[in-house]
Amino acid sequence: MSDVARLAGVSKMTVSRVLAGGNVSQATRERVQKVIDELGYVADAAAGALSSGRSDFVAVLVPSLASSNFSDTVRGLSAAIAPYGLQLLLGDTDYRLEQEEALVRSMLRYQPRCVALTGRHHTEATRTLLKRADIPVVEMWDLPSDPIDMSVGFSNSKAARAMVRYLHDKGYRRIGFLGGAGELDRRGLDRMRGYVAEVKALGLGEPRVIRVGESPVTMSHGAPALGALLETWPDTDAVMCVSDMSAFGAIMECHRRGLSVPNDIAVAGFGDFEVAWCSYPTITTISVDAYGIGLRAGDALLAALGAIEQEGQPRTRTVKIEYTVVPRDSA
Amino acid sequence: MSDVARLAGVSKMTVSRVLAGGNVSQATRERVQKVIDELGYVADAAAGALSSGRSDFVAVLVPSLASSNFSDTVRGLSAAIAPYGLQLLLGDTDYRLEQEEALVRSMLRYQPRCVALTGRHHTEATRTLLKRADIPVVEMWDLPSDPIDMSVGFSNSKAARAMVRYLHDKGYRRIGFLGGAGELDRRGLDRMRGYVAEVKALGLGEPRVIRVGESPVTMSHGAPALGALLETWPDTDAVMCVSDMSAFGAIMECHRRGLSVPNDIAVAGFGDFEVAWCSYPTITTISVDAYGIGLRAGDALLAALGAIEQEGQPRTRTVKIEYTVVPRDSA
DNA sequence: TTGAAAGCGCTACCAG
DNA sequence: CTGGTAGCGCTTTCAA
Repeated sequence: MSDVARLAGVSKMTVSRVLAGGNVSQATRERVQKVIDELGYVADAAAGALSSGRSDFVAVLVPSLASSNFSDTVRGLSAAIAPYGLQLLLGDTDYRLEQEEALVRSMLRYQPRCVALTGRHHTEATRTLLKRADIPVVEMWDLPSDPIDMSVGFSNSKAARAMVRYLHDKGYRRIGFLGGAGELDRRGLDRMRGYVAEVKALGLGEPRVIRVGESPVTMSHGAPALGALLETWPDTDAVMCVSDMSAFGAIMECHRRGLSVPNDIAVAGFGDFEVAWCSYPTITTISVDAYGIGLRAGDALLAALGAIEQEGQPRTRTVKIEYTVVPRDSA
Repeated sequence: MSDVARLAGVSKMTVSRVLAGGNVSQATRERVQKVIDELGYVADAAAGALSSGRSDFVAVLVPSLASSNFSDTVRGLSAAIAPYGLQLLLGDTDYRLEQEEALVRSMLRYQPRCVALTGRHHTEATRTLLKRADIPVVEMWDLPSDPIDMSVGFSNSKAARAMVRYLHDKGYRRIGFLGGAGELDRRGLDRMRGYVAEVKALGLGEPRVIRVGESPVTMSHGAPALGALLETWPDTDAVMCVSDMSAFGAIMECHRRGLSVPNDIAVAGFGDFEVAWCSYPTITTISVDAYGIGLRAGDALLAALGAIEQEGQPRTRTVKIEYTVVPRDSA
């Protein structure tokens, strides 16, 4: 920056102002910009952050980048913050809370302006770290009863119950559930609990739960899970799956077995992924606006940052995201 | 850090050494660590980077985070660098070179230690910026004839030719290609060119190319593309698709039309995504080790960083990644 | 093994 | 509208 200042015949401060878009006369601005371009000068963001006391980072933690769900949420978040010149600091927790804690710890070293993380379950240390950081925090994809700060999401358990009711309304009475075996996918567990609760509430007999494969469950788990379900409860007339991925795997297994969907057995998914409307038959599912969750989370964070600057503004604490049962051909 | 030093009765330097794992007596180390834990002190990485002159960042640019291809590559890269305490600075270019340029510009402000980006096509400004930054750079998923620095990938065009030969060997003679309409997915275009070249080389008549949907092509484009293909060339006996996603969409459309795959028409994909072995029928495809590309790219970057430290080491410039035709049921 | 001083490259603040 | 000064929180370097 000294070099630029010297060559342009101005002070470092003026160069800094040109870069930040401050009050500089048109003539000076052009002269400085010309030197910057010629030199290919790139300002050091670390020095800027240190000096100004605030970084451009927004820390974002998702369980997996591979899931279209979460990558859509990241895109939404990114779209919300991009106009403000903020940088995403993205971390993939691989569905593990200890990994989340490690990432939070490491990201906090960069003094992010705010943090977005997924779910309502975190280690105690994570909560402490975030509260002590004293920056806006938003939990996504869930509605925590005891939020760290803000939250943008929905009740996965209630959404699953809505699907059971839908199947019940369609006349199905022997409804099974396919989910993952592990404890990692908390939202998947919530969906399973919702299924169990609603099956009991409707008096549909003992819950028929099959848990195959380490969470999160993917396409490949759908086939063996369906097999296990039909072996244990051969008279099952409908099956809801923890996600569209496993629903798809189950449907392909039905093709293989010559079972007609939904005539021989109905199949429902969760998430409204692309596969749900591209597969044959199209998959009945719960639609959740993953991109919208990211967008709203970004808005909440930006509002909180703005509110902090203007002191004592009222802050949105919770944004409920709508979900809907999308009837298609599979159930 | 001053607070920690004062409370522990040592100098700031000693605290810094404890954090960095330097030479500190066991007793002192424990005392300092205790104060750090009590205070919940988190060192400022920006200040550290400024002072030491080097950051912990590895800048990574992919066309899309939603594609399992690229998220696997990111996971591989992440796995390679994690043991060295480096931080991923991740950017999604949305397949647009101008977006890539903007992200490179913005990430370079954080003085990353090295950069990984996707493909061999970049704006001139991107190339200049990266060369001027004078840090290790690796281009992934392609084999540039004029690399910026290093590269880890394969020839998408040759891979596509291999698939045409496979279909030819299986006896198919009227082979079509389904790809995207735009110019954005450069690797998709390379595959299409490879298809055209091999069809001509084998004397299979005029290429049968259908381009539907803005690139990158997804599941939903497969169905209309197959429709267009059969309308234009009704006697087509095999179709290869730019990716497994569109192959899947095409196969589902075959189900809808009552066409048997591969008896009425064979379908091949590209990428060996999960859907390729979970769908019915399973999809013949080209398998590429996406995770391995990330891993090898990370290794190359680390080696380059090491080589820089030890001066004049020979550096790996190009890593060729293997691909194989995986015969399954669809072709 | 520990400490003191200098300074990384930038921006806040105040003067002009 | 522009410039000078101070200092952000750490690490490097050298000395003890």
